[in-house]
Amino acid sequence: MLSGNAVIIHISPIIQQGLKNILLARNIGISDIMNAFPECSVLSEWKNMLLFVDTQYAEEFKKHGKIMKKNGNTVFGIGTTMSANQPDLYFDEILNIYDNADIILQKINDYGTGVSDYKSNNQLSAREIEILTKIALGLSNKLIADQLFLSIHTVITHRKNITAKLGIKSISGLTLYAALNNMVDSHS
Amino acid sequence: MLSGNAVIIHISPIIQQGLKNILLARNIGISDIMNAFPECSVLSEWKNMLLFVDTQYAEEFKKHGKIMKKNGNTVFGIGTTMSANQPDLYFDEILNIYDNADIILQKINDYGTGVSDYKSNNQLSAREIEILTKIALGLSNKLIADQLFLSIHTVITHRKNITAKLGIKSISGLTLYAALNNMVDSHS
DNA sequence: CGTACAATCCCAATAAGTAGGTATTTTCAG
DNA sequence: CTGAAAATACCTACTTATTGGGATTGTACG
Repeated sequence: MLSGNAVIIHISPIIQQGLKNILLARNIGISDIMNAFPECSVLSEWKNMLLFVDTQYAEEFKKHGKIMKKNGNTVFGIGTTMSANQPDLYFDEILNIYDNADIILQKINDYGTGVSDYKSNNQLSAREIEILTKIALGLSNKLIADQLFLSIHTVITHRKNITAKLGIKSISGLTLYAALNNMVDSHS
Repeated sequence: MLSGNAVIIHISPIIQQGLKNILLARNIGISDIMNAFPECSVLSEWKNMLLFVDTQYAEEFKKHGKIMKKNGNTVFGIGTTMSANQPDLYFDEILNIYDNADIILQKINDYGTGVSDYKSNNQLSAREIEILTKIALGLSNKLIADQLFLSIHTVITHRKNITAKLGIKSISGLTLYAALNNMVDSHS
């Protein structure tokens, strides 16, 4: 299930796509990806959205900041330097492209209260990771139980705990999460 | 392991994923994504590969550059500043993250003469691909039907055809297929 | 010693997907 | 124009997943 709406405003196609992948891995839906600021009429329509904006757009942002922060929107700046950028008047939080995925998602979670209940994957136990990899490989609960010599109930319980910890409900979301976190070898 | 002939060596997960998406869209397979330089023994095994390396790794690169350029490999530096980085002793070409996708792919094409399409041409229809992307996003048949103004039966029928054509039964398998073929896209 | 948590097991109800079909309309290349 | 493929819609029976409760061990930590 998609559990949120995000807009990416960044001129770099690499960062657009990279952020897209990371957000999609968490099943955070992306409403739009744009290279520059849209018209105010568009801005004012966003409600309860996650906005990801290049920190270098600070000047443009001054003109639109108030509108963007209206209606429950959360604005994340995307920094491209190693230097520690701090949240400021314009941005609720700064995402640095050198942050690892866990940190990025944690920052999003801190502000995206309506988005999901994210917890970093280091809170997954070894057994849960083991289960998750098998889910991502398309095995049914029954097969996982057989392979690990567990009852199917145990597998289901692990699964419930995994979805609770990650905030990812769908099989495809878990699969993407596992793939993007190198938990599963993918062969095309 | 992803199959293909490109390797991404970059600490930023956003850039890793973003470049991955752009390369996959170009049918360039990705063999590996890593955060730091591997052992020389690994480096020396690469042949006719496209290597994408953070320009900030220049120091490490000095030690490994010769090996990396051996065996027909092409080395692209990934720059993160607006300043115009030029190809140099270490890098055959500099990709700037602010380059648009066309320029990035043109630069790659100029050097990636040995690149071959790794992706099998899928025999899926446009509609089936549309359905598949939504499956990979974790949408239920019901939601897919609603979004595309179809009945749930039609979605199920498409789904059956997709699984028949690809020989992939599980949701996670379809998700990985969609991800590896760059079909996973933001919902609009 | 008590708390937290991982790992294990169980049940029942509901939701969702799969596996067999059949069948009409639309689109498009020959 | 015609046939093939695609897209659409429907059905039943069946399997699997999800949800929301329980519960019991064992172990690590202060």
